[in-house]
Amino acid sequence: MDDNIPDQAQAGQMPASIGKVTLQGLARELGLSTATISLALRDSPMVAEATRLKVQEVARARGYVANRGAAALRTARTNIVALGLHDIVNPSFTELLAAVEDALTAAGKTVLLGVSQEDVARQTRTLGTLAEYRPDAFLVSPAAYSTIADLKALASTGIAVVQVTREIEGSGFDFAGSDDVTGVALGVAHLVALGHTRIGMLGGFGAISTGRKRLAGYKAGLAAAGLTFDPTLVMEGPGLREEGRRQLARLLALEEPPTAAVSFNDLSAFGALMELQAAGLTVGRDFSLVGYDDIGEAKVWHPGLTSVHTFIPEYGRAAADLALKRIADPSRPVERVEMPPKLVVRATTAPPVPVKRRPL
Amino acid sequence: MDDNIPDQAQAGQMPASIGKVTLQGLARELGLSTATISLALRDSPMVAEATRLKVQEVARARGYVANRGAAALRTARTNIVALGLHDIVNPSFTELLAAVEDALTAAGKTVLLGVSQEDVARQTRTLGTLAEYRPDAFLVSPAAYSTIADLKALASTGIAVVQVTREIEGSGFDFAGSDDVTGVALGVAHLVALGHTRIGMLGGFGAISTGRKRLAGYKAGLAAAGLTFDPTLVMEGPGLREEGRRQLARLLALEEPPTAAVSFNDLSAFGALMELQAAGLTVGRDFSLVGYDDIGEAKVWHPGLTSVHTFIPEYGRAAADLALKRIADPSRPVERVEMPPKLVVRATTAPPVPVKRRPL
DNA sequence: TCGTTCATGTTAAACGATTTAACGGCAACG
DNA sequence: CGTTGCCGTTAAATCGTTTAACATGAACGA
Repeated sequence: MDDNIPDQAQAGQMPASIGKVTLQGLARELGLSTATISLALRDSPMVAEATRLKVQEVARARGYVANRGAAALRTARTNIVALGLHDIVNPSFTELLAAVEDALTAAGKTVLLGVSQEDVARQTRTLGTLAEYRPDAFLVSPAAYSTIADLKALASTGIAVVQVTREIEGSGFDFAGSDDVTGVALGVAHLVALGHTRIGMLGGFGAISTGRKRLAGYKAGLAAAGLTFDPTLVMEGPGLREEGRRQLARLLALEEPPTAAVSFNDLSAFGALMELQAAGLTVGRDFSLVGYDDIGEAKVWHPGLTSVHTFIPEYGRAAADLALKRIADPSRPVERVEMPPKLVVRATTAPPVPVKRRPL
Repeated sequence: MDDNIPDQAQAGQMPASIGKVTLQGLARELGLSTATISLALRDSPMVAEATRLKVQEVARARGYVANRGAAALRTARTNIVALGLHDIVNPSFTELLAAVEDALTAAGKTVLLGVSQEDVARQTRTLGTLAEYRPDAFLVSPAAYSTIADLKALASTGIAVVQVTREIEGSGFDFAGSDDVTGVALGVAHLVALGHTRIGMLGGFGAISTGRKRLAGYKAGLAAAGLTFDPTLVMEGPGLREEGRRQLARLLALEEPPTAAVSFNDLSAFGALMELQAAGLTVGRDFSLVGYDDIGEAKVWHPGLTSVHTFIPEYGRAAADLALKRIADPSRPVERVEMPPKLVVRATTAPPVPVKRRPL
């Protein structure tokens, strides 16, 4: 075997032609046309077995690396999927990103990443730049306050658009996410079944679809149990640890604090757990808490967090599938995938303590 | 203003030419050559002010979106930076990814993402695919067991290669990360100063550079304090919450358990905190624990985790810078950026309890 | 023997941008 | 009035690949 892995130092002194192996180069060397080389490398039946093997062997030996940009120019297919996420540090989105990346690469697509950081202006810039690479599809979790027009602007270039996790209602694009209304209602029902009647919510934002749906789920859960909705028990803010901690502190400071709470996501719940501990309360006894999403971290906690499992990797894969299907057939009917969530009971929920916790 | 945001339903019935605005189209419409359009759009001084404005206006009106693939073919510069990470769910890598993405997009680059999932074979496939898009640079955190040859294979195509967080010693590529030997030693020194003499390590793996360096830092810290190294106090495994929890359980089960421990990363430490709590021990009193990296989550914990801050976003930006600099000048001398870490003392460390915790 | 078919290859034209030498027009200059 | 110089613009080549249309023989059936 010859050593075709040049050292960086060596590379500096080498003659000239490194990394410049093209179809034309191979064609010249083999005395064939570029067409034949191209077909041979892609295992076309139009080229004879012997030639194909020869071509592939020489290509490997010369270290040929196809130039997909050039190919894309000709075929109008890049095999790139642009991922526009509003955030990637939040673990639920990290899990989503991982699942989507996995599903897409398995299907031969490559991921071009853009992060909006929950800022519509930045999102516009970022998605615009991504569009210049002509991805076959956009997979988007829109930033808060995004409008239908923001997504339409993408689609106007003829690129497939799929929404994941979050959606812009009425935008008419494919969507994959969890059925949040049902999901949060599930958490409320669990608390109600344990005997809680005063249940708070560590909430998200009304500016994003998940915030609205999860709040709706909270209300639906209360209504189903015949409990009245008390707006003072609902906190609003970003679904972060710090915020969850603050929100729980505020709930506890109420004149008539709740005995339990559901939350917008697990991160809020983790923060709340910290606050409970800091306040000297024991979760699963003095206070009950239900998380949302059931990310990997939830079951590692002590005590284990009762949470609503939303199958993030599953709907991430579903979103990838939707994108692939729309690339294959741009005129297919719009499809929505809403995964039904499942309550996972662990140790942060228990019947309310009847007496002492009530100031009044 | 005219409404150039076509509805998806509308798009179906529209004549024909949507999203197909090219330089040539604009040229025809304006009665100019493509050369002029190209120059005008890039604000070249060679084109008259009036023409430039006219061109830019029409381009905007027609919704022109440049095709970077085509441009790249001509200029041999894609403005893509390929990011090859071994993992993206671990929050420390998430923080890194976020910082790198931010720095690169600020510099006009776009991120093409590949994840190896700590699997060399998958890494080879993934990086190979990324290479087909001809990124201007590769930013890589190599999977465990990667060899120099794995990176050299990339560089042989003439693409800049920069290592981040992890490195392959002797590979001769740029690197940005933290000075882990100093870092962990800092943690050990802190515990020693508090009076601990029996200090364990919740460890990583020897198959990755950070695992080796952090272990070396542990040993260096002990040596500096005149303490002897006891291999039974060192645990090995992936730096995950579950694993940290298991490792701490094993440490506690020793005949002569340590009174404190440093860890490979914060995740291990968080897991260990869970285990301590589950074991009925109070961290910061019965046991002292020092994390590593000081990710955002560390300060939200209750009690706050004492940890060694490694400036992940900073060295992420440094890595991005190294890539940009090497793109600009491929023959510049190899550069290594090793950020000095800083100990952040919070509430998980305290002097050892002198008596009862010793079985013997 | 003479079309036909078949198996393999080749030619040449895209794809959409960038780049550079050359060009036409015009004002100024001698 | 011819020449020079400048300015704005253009023609044409180029990047690396794919693909429709065409060429070349050999084999085959009649």
